[in-house]
Amino acid sequence: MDISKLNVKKEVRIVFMGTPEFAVPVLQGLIDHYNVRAVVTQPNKPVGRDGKMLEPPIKKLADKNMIIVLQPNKLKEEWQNIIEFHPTLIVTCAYGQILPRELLVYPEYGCINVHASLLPKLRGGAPIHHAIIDGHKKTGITIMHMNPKMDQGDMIAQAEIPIDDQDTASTLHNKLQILGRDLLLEVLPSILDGTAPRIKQDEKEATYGFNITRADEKLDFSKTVRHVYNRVRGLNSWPGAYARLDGKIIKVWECYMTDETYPNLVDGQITKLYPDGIGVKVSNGEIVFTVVQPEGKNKMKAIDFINGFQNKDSLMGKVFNT
RNA sequence: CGCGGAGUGGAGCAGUUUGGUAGCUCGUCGGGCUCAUAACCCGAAGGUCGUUGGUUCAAAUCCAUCCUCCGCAA
Repeated sequence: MDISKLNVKKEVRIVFMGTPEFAVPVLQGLIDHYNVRAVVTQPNKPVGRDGKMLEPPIKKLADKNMIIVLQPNKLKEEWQNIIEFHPTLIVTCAYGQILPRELLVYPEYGCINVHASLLPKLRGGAPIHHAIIDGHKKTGITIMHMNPKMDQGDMIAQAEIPIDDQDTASTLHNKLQILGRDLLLEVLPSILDGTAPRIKQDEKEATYGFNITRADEKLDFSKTVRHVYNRVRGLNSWPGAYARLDGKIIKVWECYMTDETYPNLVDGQITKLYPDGIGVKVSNGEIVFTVVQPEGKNKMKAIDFINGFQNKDSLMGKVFNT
């Protein structure tokens, strides 16, 4: 820690806005090095079957550090409460609401966002999932100025990481949240002293990765093995990809590809039972499910799923569909 | 009171409708066969059937209660 940073800590009043687990290391990094005056996060929401009210992870971290937390239902109507903290910098990371113009123009150093993709690729709410589902070989973090349009502001800095073939949305998420924290802390000094660049996004290159819908979770066995494989790992460990067997939902949590081909079988048909899983015919090959979850049940190894059948041969010939 | 599924040896399940000796596929341990194996053969250990109460000569099974887990919907 050098003296210049200590000076910075005195003069910057940061309001942080974020909600999910992804934003936690980012906020922690800010707390460690800067003066975070207030934290804004989404209201507690009823979750699950019991409708329990759950606090966003960011609220827990803020509480632990005794930082004031605001949870406006509609930022559009309650932005004044944030102005009262007189932020000189607003940092957002996966907050979940659009910032009204009044907030965007208020802070002296602006409103900057930590986004989990290499913009202009994968704008939107689920860039990590889509990076894997779409088969990208790399992704990263973009630190950017915010404007009224989602993820379209001028860029300040980027850091990229390769997407490993074994990566899941979960492992990639964990890598990116650390990368996001580190890149933010790295570029903040330049933002505060005015030397940070403003790079326009190339609209022609823009792609989107919107929030995952139910339709995104379906496995399509008429696509390629690579497509199916990417979808399974791109939706692990949340919310999970699924297919149906005998009309019942089976989530597929883990799988691998083989070199086998079965030109005479129907897409989605069970090819054979492996010692570690269930082989399924896909348009141009075969996928072996190794970890599955039938509806109403817990996640289990595919081999356990098979063992539950009194007559394993009855599985042969069955077809996974959607 | 949103809809639904489920709690049975270490794992996944059957058995519950029609109460009457705890079963299947695996795993584990021991032994055998084999150059060898995720193969095969023989044997063994391991379960107060989620909780509490009720009905009954008798409850995994019927009734009530509570707890826990999960899929869907929001």
